[in-house]
Amino acid sequence: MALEIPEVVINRLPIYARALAALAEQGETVVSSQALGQALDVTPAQIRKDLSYFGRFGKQGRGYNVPGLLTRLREILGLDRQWHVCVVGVGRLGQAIVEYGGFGPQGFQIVAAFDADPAMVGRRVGGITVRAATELDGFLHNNRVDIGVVAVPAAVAQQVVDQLVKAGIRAILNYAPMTPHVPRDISIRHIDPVIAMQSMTFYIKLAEGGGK
Amino acid sequence: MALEIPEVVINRLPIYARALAALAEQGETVVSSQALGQALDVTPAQIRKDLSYFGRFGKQGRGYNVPGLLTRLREILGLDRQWHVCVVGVGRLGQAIVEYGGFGPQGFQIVAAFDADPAMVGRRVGGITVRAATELDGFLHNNRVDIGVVAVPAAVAQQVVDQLVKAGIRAILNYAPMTPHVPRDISIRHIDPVIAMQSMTFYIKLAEGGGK
DNA sequence: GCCTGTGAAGGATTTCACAGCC
DNA sequence: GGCTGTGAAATCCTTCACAGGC
Repeated sequence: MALEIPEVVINRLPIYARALAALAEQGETVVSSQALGQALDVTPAQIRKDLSYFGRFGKQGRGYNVPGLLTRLREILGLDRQWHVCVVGVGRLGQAIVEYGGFGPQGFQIVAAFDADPAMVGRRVGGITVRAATELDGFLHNNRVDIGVVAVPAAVAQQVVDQLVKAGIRAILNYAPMTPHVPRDISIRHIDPVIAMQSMTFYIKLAEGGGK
Repeated sequence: MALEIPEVVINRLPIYARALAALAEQGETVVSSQALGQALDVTPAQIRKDLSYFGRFGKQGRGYNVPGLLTRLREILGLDRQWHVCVVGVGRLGQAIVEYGGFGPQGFQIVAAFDADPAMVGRRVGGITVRAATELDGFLHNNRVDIGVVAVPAAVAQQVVDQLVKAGIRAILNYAPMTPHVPRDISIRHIDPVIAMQSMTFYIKLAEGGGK
């Protein structure tokens, strides 16, 4: 039943949840699909349709109860629990990820970090001790880890992904500049600022006058 | 004419270009839509259709010339030139961005960085000197800057975006955890690992057995 | 009067399937 | 035989528009 919800819809829910959290912080108790849509540059109909996949959360004539809808969205997305994350690759990028303070408050706890470089192993980064890449399999089998963050060079990203998948990880956040293969039942998202910029340049060019 | 090309298509071109660059590096001179699709988990038909918006680059019976198609894609996307980027916000995240070595080799040159914190101003980060946020307008008017990278707290991201847009920036890479408003003729892409994780948790939950 | 929830319509994107060429 | 380029079909997603409830 929940299986036929379009992935685009799921991808928008965290955005809605974030906006609702901001409204809740400002003390707003009620919001219409119109108002929420205005804040997010999304049509009100889209918000209503998206939410309708999960139930009837609004009140005609009034709109949605802000804390109520926020709670429901967090339940739907599973944001009401703690998730265990491991980071593979503790180079410059991996270090920045481990030290970034934005995951913990959102329920994503970094429980381990791995690196193949012996010089990194044993160092403490952002409060955790870097483990050897060889310990990855063992760790994953002995500890619950929900999401693997891949921050290794492109050349070894596929083998790291394979290792994570084989160990039973169901979700991967990929920072490596390549597109790894994953089985269809594994979620993967890509964080790639260069790729993002490379599509914007097309439009800058276009605006500059189509040609050169 | 180029105006009706779907944005989804444009967003895929950098992925194709990256895969072609990898093939070229391995010395491959020819690739079929089938082989490229296999490497990228994309259907061959989609690749052919996407490319057909821009011309006829392949040869029946053989496929596409790897360096030739790569060159054409780079031209189409504007990756054959240098782009000037400025970074606003040089906190932890902004520093990591400025120090990240992955932009330069792809033609994205970071030409300036700004921060509102007087303690940051004047420091050198990744080879450039941090400027005061108050200098942003002046700098943008006296120098060509193509892309603005926003790495400030959510609370001030909208005003930074407004400032960039008013100064004539046409493309924004947003790292702030909120959705800023931009006029329709401005490109914006969001880099948000938390949001990415928050949609994957839905599917992890689902796989664990729907309920919980 | 205002706003939700939702079938139905419309639009966009993907996939099919095949003619044409190497 | 293999593969592209592409209309047509199929699918997916968004928007419309309105009945129904507050």
